[in-house]
Amino acid sequence: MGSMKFDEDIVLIAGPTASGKTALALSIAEKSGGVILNADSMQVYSELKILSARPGKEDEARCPHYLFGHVPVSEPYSVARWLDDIAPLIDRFKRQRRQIVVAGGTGLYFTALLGGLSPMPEIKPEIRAKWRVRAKEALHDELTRLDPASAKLFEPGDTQRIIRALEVFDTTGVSITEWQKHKGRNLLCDDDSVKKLLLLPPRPMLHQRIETRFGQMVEAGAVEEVQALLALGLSRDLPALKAIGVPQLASYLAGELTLDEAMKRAIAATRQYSKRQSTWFRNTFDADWQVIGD
RNA sequence: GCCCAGGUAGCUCAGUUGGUAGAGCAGCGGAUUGAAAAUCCGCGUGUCGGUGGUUCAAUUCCGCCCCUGGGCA
Repeated sequence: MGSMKFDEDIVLIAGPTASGKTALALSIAEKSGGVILNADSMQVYSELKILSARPGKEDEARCPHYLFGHVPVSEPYSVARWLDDIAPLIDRFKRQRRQIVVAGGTGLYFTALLGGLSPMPEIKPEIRAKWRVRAKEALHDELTRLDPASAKLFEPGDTQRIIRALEVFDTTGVSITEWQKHKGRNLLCDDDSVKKLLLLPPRPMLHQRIETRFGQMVEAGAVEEVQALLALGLSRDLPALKAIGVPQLASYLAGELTLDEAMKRAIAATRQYSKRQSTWFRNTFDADWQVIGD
């Protein structure tokens, strides 16, 4: 797998964490003189280098990388912003006839790339804040009152989706379910040649790699990375502060856990994450994706 | 060698006044439309350490044995 060559204009590489996407992307892009575009929601954050397993300097020297570490952790990033960021890049490199390799573990980003994200108006910060302040238990009832159609789709405990539905209805007066009926634009055109690769190594192998890798992250300075992150004094609700490893190592730094226990928990959280990723890929990706089992 | 406390799910433990047992964590399955490494939903059979006895019935009571801590020698 270390030396694969693909002639397609665009190669998509998806897979759970620690499945070998970075190495594969590098080998493909390097051979063709192409570029790598990041499709990972945490590798976009500049201060999250070790814990997000971002490609290093040596990797970046081998071929151009985009959308890595280009966002400060103080900003809440999102799929929509990622789409806005990647669209012009895809445009540009298509025109330059360079091979584009999109690699990452965020299933939703690939779904969005392929047209799965319905366009919706932006929500004003005041309205976002307004619903986030409310008592969580009351939100589902409130949504049932305002927008019963969408309320039926969400579990009462799923406050994140309920808040999103509330803000959309609040700013547009239209149910989010209506907005979702209009599909987004697929950034890959019919005349592009596209290769879709899905890396799915056996679970035990993945678990082994996850454990080993987290140990390496700590050796490489993950604790210091979290320390620096915390020193910024940002809200723990920001997406970057919720990256796997951050809360656990923060507990260690706060003296609430031993380093060993913190590492165990971070490793378990990574395993759980990789399972969620696999579930997404298995059940929402279509047959165009070529599965590589390792 | 003697005394005490334990041995129950992968782990930590609860419990059964005798009617074959349940929590947390882990694990597994699923959902997923601007926080997605997020958020949420579902799934609990395991020689109750072994063996003999009492009993209609033992994981529970009794005997012996094994193992793990701690104490005394």
